[in-house]
Amino acid sequence: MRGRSAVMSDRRADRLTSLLRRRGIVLPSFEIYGGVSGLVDYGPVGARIKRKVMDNWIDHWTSHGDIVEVDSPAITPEPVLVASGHVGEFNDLMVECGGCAGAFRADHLLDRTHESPDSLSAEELVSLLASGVQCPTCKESQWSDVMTMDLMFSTRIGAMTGGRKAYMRPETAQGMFMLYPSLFRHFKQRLPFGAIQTGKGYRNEISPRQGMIRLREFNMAELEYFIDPEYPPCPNLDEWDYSMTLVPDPDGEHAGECSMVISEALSIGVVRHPTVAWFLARTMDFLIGVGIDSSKIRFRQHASTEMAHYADDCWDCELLGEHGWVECVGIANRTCHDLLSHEIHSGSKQLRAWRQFDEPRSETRDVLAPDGASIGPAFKERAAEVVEALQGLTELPDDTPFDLQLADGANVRITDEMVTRRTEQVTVHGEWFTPHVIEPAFGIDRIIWHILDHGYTETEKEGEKYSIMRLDSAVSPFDVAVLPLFDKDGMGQIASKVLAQVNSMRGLRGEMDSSKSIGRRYARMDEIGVPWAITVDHRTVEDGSVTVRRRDDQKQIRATVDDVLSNLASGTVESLF
RNA sequence: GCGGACAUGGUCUAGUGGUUAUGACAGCAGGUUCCCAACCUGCUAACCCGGGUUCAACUCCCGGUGUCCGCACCA
Repeated sequence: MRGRSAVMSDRRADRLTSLLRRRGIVLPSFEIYGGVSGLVDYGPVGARIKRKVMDNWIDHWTSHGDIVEVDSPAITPEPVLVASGHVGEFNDLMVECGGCAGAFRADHLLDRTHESPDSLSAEELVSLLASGVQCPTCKESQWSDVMTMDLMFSTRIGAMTGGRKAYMRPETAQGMFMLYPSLFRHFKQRLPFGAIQTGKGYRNEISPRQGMIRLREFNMAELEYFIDPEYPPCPNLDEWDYSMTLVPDPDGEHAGECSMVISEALSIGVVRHPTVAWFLARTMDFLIGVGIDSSKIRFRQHASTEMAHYADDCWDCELLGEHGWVECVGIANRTCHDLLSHEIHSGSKQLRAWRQFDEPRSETRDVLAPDGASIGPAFKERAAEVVEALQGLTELPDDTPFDLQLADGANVRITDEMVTRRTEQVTVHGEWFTPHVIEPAFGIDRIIWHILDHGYTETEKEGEKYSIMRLDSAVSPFDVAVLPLFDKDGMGQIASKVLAQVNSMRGLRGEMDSSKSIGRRYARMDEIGVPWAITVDHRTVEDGSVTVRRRDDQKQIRATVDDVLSNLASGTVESLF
């Protein structure tokens, strides 16, 4: 009978995409102006799902106790992204082939002929290419000049000419590094601690494809966990007793997919870092909690060759869906790279942590104690700089006189009467160091796609195609549908009252539908993933009982409104069946 | 970014140099039914954008945008 035409497409991905549009879950943006590739809208239903995924994510991490949420701007001044390595990193040098007009990354073309082509300058690339490198497509060898492909959206801060160059952030992480000093104070100057941030990130992709998988503006959720590398925190991993699918470094000794509990993976060295191991497990928890099919989750360790510029050990969490295995979470040990780089570029001394020694250490060291009476008159206004340079010497010269280099590079001559050589006894209670950071970075849009993909179920009902979105109640757009069997005999009014009760309960949202036949309304709710439907019928008018329908098997039970509501509030509706 | 294909209501689609532009599903109103997309009647609703050719363009041509496929790219 009803040939639902979206269902007639021979590709499941197309039918799913159709449903997402039709039901206001995810749609192309700016469509009445022709649309923009790589930008999507979450519609009235999708925005609810996204909100719940985000809330789940925030709860998941902040419940831990030493992780707090922060929020920083998307507009980021250029120097921040120079320090982080993004300016340049996201400016890949491209060349075009004069034969076939194909575009290529210049360094990739030289992979075979040069050991580290990504370190070459533009000029070097051009001359090496000109020495006879062939186009992989057409075998010609007529290369254009190299040009940069700017993968960040650039802007300026300030409306008038001038102003500071800035970019839309390609990740939220840098905002958290900027807040490190504040976090350090908040946590009473004691590691470990972490900060999370959710928000938009921006990358001007060359050619976004695959719908929600590669977006130009995307929702990220990132965690920066700051640790003392000498005392990496590691909660008891025995708590996680389920196996995880791991794909270790293909160049390492554990190459090849395997499945094991996380504590074993750490003890045999598949996972190298205890804190990273813990994050792998916690990431798994989160994904399962929002309804990702655990058999479609795997963790893939980056080969040393594909490791990002900052990473020491890096795992991708990949999810299996209509687009194959897709990287949805990256868990990287970024070591001290970011904080150290910001310290160097900004000159800030606030990006460190204090490591108290268990026992104070007594150290003896030779110093050249400056004699102010000689240095002052000799160097006048520069005397202070000279004293500082003397105190900063790590290796003392054997003899006087000697040349001393000041901070600005100037040299001064230090003579015997200016300094006294002596041995000092000092007690050291601890030391400053740059914390390491472990970063789990979640691509929320990709995760939502997989939640929808894994939940989308095509079944048959009385010989007809029937689709159900089996969303976990943690992420369903509405917690319950309230349906008057008929909008008469007071059923409509009772339903409105029940809905108001639902909506007045913290964290719960219901949706009422009184349009068309009851079966059709159940079908609509099934398609957007509402797990429960309360139906107000004739008996409700008499005794206040309602029926509760379970989405996943269409089973129904009867209970009092109060029972249903209290079970909804406590997430125990299942117990009624 | 390159090459190819495609672009018609919310969704899936038929079709034409001059049409009142198909049909299905969804949606709305009424009737009917009285717990799973039922049925009946009626209704709403579309030719991606910009140029060109032509008396006349949704239709042909060019450009753009978007989608899909292949190549490249994917920090």
